[in-house]
Amino acid sequence: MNFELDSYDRKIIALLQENARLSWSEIGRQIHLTSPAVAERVKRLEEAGVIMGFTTRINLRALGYSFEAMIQVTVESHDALDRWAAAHPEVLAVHATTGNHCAILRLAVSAPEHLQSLLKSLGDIGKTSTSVILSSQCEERPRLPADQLPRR
Amino acid sequence: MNFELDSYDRKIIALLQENARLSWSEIGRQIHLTSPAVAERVKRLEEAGVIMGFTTRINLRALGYSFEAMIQVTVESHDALDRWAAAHPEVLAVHATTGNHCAILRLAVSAPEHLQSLLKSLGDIGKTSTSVILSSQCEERPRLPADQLPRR
DNA sequence: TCTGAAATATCTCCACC
DNA sequence: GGTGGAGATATTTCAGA
Repeated sequence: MNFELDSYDRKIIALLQENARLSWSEIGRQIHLTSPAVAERVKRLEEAGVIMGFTTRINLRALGYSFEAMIQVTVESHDALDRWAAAHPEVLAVHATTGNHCAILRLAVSAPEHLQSLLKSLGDIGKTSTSVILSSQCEERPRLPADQLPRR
Repeated sequence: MNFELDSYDRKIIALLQENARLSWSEIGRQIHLTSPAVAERVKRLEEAGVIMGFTTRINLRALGYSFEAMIQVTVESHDALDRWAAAHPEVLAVHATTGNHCAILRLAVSAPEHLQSLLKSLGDIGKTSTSVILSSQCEERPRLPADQLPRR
């Protein structure tokens, strides 16, 4: 990633992380640029792969899920795990990792029985170790550039 | 969460998850509603807490981070952990969980030395067990309503 | 790369159903 | 809850610097 972000880019990114639906002209007003300038910068950031997309955060409970779980998995075949994950929309993320296990899955379930049936089917692929998520924080926090981290 | 989503709501949510910047009129064209109708539904979904916000997915590498790690933490004081997380923008998420550990942290680091210094400071609060994330999948996948999951 | 201006599209009310 | 229309905003495009 050899794309140098200037301070305008960083401000645009910060604003768009907070609200992806801000108009270019509103952003321009806040950072003192005209809307065509903002639009072109955003387009460049998208083309450079810095901005990967604009999404909507949805309340999983509103979709009928009641809680989330983290599952550490040890598998023989990563392909089998990938296929399992692709086939299950409950899977929110699959992280291949170093460590005793092979991967960490985060998934959303509608009920304990739902989790049980997922674990049963996942058990055919590998060994699992499950933690229920009680609460989550920081997920909505804007991502700072690494060179802008506060001094400690 | 006692909010019944009808099929229009679900289509709007699906479209907005893919691209949060679609215009109301473009959404209306695709689902056969007028733009004021779409705008009012989105407003209701936001007020009901179904739509929690519109965000931008940013490439962490473009911000100067080179990899992510998952850290299982066992702490005496959850408050101390929360303060630590709040003070460190590298923390992408804190999940309080059931299990042998107390919480699982996901964080972004710029270099191995960066991870090392974070672990050192986190070590003052509790015990840690760290896995480096090699690759991640499914994070960009749209969230389906639980009652719409494919039959298996 | 930005600005300014013109053409096009969208949003926001609001009356009505 | 929806539509359709009117006025205000926003986006897009492009010439010029």
